[in-house]
Amino acid sequence: MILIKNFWKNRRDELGLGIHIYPSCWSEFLTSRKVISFENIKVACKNCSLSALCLPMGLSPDDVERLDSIIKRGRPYHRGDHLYRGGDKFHSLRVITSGSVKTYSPNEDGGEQVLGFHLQGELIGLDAIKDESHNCAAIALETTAVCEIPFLQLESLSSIMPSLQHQMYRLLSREIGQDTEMLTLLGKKSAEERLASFLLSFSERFKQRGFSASDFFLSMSRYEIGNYLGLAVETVSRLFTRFQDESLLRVERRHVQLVDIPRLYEIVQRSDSTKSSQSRV
Amino acid sequence: MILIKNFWKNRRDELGLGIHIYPSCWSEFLTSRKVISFENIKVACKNCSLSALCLPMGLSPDDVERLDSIIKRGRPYHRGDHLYRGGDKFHSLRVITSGSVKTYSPNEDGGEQVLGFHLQGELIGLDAIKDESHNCAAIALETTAVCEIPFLQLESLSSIMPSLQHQMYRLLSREIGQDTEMLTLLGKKSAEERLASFLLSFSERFKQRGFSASDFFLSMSRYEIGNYLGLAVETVSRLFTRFQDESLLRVERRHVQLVDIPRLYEIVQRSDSTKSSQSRV
DNA sequence: AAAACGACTTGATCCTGATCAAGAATTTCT
DNA sequence: AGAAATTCTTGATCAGGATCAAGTCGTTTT
Repeated sequence: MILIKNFWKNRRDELGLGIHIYPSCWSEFLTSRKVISFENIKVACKNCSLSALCLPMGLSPDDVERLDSIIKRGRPYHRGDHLYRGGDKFHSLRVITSGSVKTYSPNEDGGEQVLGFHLQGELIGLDAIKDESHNCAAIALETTAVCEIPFLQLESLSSIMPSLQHQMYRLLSREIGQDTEMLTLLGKKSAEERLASFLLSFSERFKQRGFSASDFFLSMSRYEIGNYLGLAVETVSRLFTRFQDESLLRVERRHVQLVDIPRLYEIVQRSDSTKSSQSRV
Repeated sequence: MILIKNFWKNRRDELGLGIHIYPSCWSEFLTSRKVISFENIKVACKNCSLSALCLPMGLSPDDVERLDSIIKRGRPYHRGDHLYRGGDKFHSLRVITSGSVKTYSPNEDGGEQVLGFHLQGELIGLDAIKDESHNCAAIALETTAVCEIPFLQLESLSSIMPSLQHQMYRLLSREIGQDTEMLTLLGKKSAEERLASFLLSFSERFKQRGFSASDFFLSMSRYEIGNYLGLAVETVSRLFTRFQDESLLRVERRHVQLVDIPRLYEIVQRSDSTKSSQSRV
C-alpha cells in the first residue's frame, strides 16, 4: 500500500504531475516511456489541448496562428520557483500549460495574502498591466510549464485583430467577476461554506479539463488553503475532518475524494437562502 | 443650527450634491442661481473637469474628440434609481460624472453583497463585458449623472485607436488590482483596520477630486458600509464611536471629519507589520 | 536506522465581532 | 404638525473561529 502510494508520489514528482493533469501531448511519453526532452513538448496553440480554455478560445485558425507566433515557451518551473515576484517589471502574461501556480501579495514581514490558485489554461499577470510592474508574486506549486505572451506584442496584435481584442476584454472582465465572487465568499460566508466552495471550484475546474471531478490531488498546503480562504490552518484541518465524518468526502493529506457533491453544493448555497443581511439605501 | 443643517441638506438634495461634489461647470449655476436645464450641463469630454481621472486620461485631444462622439449623456438618476440590475443586458459602460453609486451583487432572498461605492470619474460595468449581461446591480446613492459609453462602439473605436485600447487594458487591470486589495482587507484585516481603510480610501478619492480629504459626507448608510466591509452594522457604529472617542475623527451621522489622518494610516498598516500568517509551500 | 524537520491533526481556551434587544435621533408620510 | 418608519447607537450575551499547545504522521537527512 505504502509502496503504491510512494510509487505514484514519485511518479508525480518526477513528471511534475502533482495534481493529475497531463498535457495531451504527454500521453505518448507516459505509455512508451521514451525519453523526450522538454524541447519536444512545446506544442503550438493549434495542437494544444488547452486552446478551448485558453487565450485562443474562439479565435479563427488564422488568428490562432498569428497569436502563436508571439508566444514563448520556456523551460518548466520547479516547485517553489517564482514565475515573478512583487516589484518585477511586467513584460508578459503567462498561461499555465501544466502544473499549478499560486499567486499572492506579500507584505513586508513575510506574511502574505494568497490571491489564487491557477491551473492549466489559466492566464495570470493581468493585474500587472496597469503600471507595468508586478504587485503580486507567482510561485509554482509543482513542476509547471507556462506559455509567455509578451504583452506589448499582444497589445499590438490585438489592435489589428478585433477578435483577439474582444477575447482580451472578456478575459479581463472574467477575472473581475471571479474576484467579486471571492469578495462575497470572504465577506459573507462561514468557514464551512468557504471550504465547500473551494473544493467545488477545484472539482469544476478539473472536470472542465477532462479529469475526475471527485478525485484529485490538491497541490497546496493547508496553510495556503487557509490563507486563501481567510481561515486559520487549524480551522481548515478541522473542517476536512468534519466533512469526512459527515461522509461528504474522503481525504488523506492532499488527496481528496468528494463523496457527496450535491450536499457540498447545498452547503455553499445555504447562505444565499438563509442569512439576510439586507442593506437599504 | 438645525436650520443651517437643513439648509445644506435641502440644498444638496435639490442639486444632487450629497457628497459635496460639484462638477466644475455648475459653479456658475451655484453663484448666479440661474435656472439651467440639465441639457445645458452636458459637457464634452474636452471641457470636463474629470477628464484627468476618467477614460480620456492620457489620450490626445483628437482621440478625446473621437471618444466623445460615441458617449451618451442621459438624464440624471435619483437616489434609489437603478442604473442597471442583475440580469440586464449589458450594452454600455458608465462613468459617474456627479453623485455616487453603489454596486452590489444581489442574492435571491433580498440580501446582497455590496461590491463597491463609486465616485465621479469612476467607470462601472466592466464585470459585465464577459457575458454581455450584468451579474451585478448598480444603484444611485444620491442624484447622480453618468456618461454612457456603448461598449460595442468603444470596442470598435479602441481597435483603431491603440491609445484607447491601452487605456482600456489599464483600467480593467486597475479594477482587478483594486479587487485584490479588497480580498486582503476581507481576508486578513480586523474590523478596526477595515473601517480605517475605508475612510482613508474616501479621503484619498475626495482629495484627488479637489475636495477636502478630511471633511466629507458619506452617501451610504451604516448598513451598506458594514455589508461592504464584511461587518455587522452595530460593529461599524461602535467603531465610529470609538474612533471619535480616540480623537481620530468627528462624526455626526454621515458627516465625517478626519482629525488624525496619520494615525488612521497607522491603524491600516498595523496588520502588515505585526500579524504574520506565513504559508509555506 | 535514527534523528530532525515540516505538514497536519486534535484539544483547550480565549477573543473578536455577531446577534439579540431596546431605545434615541432623523426622516418620511399623512 | 404629528405619526410612522428608518437609521443609528448602545448594552448584554453568545458563538465561530483564532490562538495556544501538544502530539502524530510522513519525509528527508545523515
